[in-house]
Amino acid sequence: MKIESIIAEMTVKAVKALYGQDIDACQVQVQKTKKEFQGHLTVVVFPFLKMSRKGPEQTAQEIGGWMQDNVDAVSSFNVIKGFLNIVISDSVWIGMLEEIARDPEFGFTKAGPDSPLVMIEYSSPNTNKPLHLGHVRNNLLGWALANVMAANGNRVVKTNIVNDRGIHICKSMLAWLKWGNGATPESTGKKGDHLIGDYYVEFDKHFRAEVKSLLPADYDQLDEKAQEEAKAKAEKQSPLMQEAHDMLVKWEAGDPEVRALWEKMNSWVYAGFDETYRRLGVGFDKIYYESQTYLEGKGKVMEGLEKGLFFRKDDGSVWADLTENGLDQKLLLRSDGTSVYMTQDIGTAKLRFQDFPIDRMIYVVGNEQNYHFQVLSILLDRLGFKWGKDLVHFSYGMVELPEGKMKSREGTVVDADDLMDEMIETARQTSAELGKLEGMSEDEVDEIMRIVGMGALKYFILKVDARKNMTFNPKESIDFNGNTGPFIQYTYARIMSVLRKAQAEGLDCSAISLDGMDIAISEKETGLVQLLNSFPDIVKQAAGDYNPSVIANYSYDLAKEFNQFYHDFSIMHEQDVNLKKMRLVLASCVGKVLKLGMGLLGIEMPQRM
RNA sequence: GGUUCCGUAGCUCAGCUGGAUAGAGCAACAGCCUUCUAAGCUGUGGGUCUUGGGUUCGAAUCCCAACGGAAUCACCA
Repeated sequence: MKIESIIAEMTVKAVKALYGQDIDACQVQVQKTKKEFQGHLTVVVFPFLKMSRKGPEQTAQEIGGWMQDNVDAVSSFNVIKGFLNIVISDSVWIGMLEEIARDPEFGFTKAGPDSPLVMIEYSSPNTNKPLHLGHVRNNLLGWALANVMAANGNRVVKTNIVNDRGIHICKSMLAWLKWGNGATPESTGKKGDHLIGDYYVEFDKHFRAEVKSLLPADYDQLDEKAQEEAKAKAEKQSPLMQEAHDMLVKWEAGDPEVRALWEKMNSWVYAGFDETYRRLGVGFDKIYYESQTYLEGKGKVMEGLEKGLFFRKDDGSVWADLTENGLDQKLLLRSDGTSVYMTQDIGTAKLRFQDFPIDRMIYVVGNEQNYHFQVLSILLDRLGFKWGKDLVHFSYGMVELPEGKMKSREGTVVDADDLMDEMIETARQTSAELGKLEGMSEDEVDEIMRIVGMGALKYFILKVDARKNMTFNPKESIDFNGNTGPFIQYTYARIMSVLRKAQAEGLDCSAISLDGMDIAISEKETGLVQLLNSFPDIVKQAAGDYNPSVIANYSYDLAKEFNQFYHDFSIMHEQDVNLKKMRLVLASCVGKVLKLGMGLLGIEMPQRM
């Protein structure tokens, strides 16, 4: 039983014994004692004043006194205003540490065959350009969230819906045909996704020039509204755009030539994406392609139409009326019968439900689509998907530059591959300056730099609350000191170093038992055990709030706390053998929990750095 | 205009299921390596928690309003 619960229940008994009143344990507030006060746990006594009919100070004294006399775990107490600070006895902490040490997956709940099946959709790229920093945030969040759900006893299926068809793909294809001269990833030495991205940019360049040439001569004299109209007209007239549209029509008709080109170019992109995913350390259990799902939604919509859930307008278009939900009407099928974004998501949902008996669906998609998912939830619910109503839109904020949004036209988009290269390179430079690379083989250096560079990047992104927009300044490299991934990795590496030293002395940490050990331990040490002991709650909170950042912040707190301990106390030079053993176990538990926590975030830990 | 989200130190962020004197990191300054890795540790300065009301023993936290910022409200995806 948890120590907080014990104190809460004992408070109930104390109130009963002292004041003859019945209260419930959940009414008792037990919280961690603030740093500046003495004690481990604090009971807030304000709610009991009506029962004691005494002042807060006296009430706290009485409850504290009762506890000290009647509860073994309580060794002493002090009172400040209405706060009863309780000191828990050393033996409780030793016992707790022993328990933590024995559980290799401390804080995690295993999933069984009957556990809820949670599907998480994340990443979901377009196949016309390489991944950028926004995708990086999506991928890291999706991966971390999947780990967190799995650590809380859910069966998890990670999925990706690839947007592999549409006008944007045709633009790249067309530009490649016109100006590519048969370039391939092999002939250019370029990653396939970057190569295709270049032709997308190329299309845009030519297209804009064409539009400019089609604008009326007096364009600059027009007012804003007229300018917009003129521009829209020019864009419509553009032969390039018409060619792209023709290509899309051919694609939908299954034209063999267009399809062959499409498949060839997409395969280049996938090879590039796979490389990026591999370096990011993310993966999927099942990938869906929009080209295979986009027609599925139609059937579902027609089914809904027959059941009277939707309605048809005179022009033949199909709509959902959401006014009773406080929203507008929403288009589901165009008047020409083709599907829209929403229709496709319905189709994808249908396929997924055929493939898996999903209990809960989580979509990791940017907050610009909050409205879309609000509508999707209502529609899926109406269509009879049992998880539709409670679907989770894990809505995350944009990554912005100091000047504002990233814009591909202005070339300010931060490319995922470039960013990873830079991070690893910075890690290498930093390590070289600090003289950390001596005596390591080249392979070892490469591996550690990869772990540290990626750790810095991942932590930088995952430590902030996903809901919030975040700022990334490309001019300042991501830090390696302070509240960072490398700080935590460094703490871990130091712990590993100590454990290696112990091993060399014949002290195997996993073989040490603390049972029945009677030693006095410091506040710093009990504080660490207490912090370790809260890890399971943090893991639960991360899942309950869909918020991986609490894991990051906890890991930082734990590492910081350990570094202070490491600085103030010696482990290997401790003369008292029992104390030395206890500290070794403590260090190894901190290392374990740091590794587990960072592992949830997809951050690896180096044995040395 | 409707809806949703955000506003905490110069900067980047914690804290928000109501509790004690609002915390970290970066940046600045001052210290600590014959002792387990100094990517570390210690200290100094830095705040009308956007503003104004309300709820109560108690509000950065909950409610209302205003101000400021973001997203969205397409027969685009």
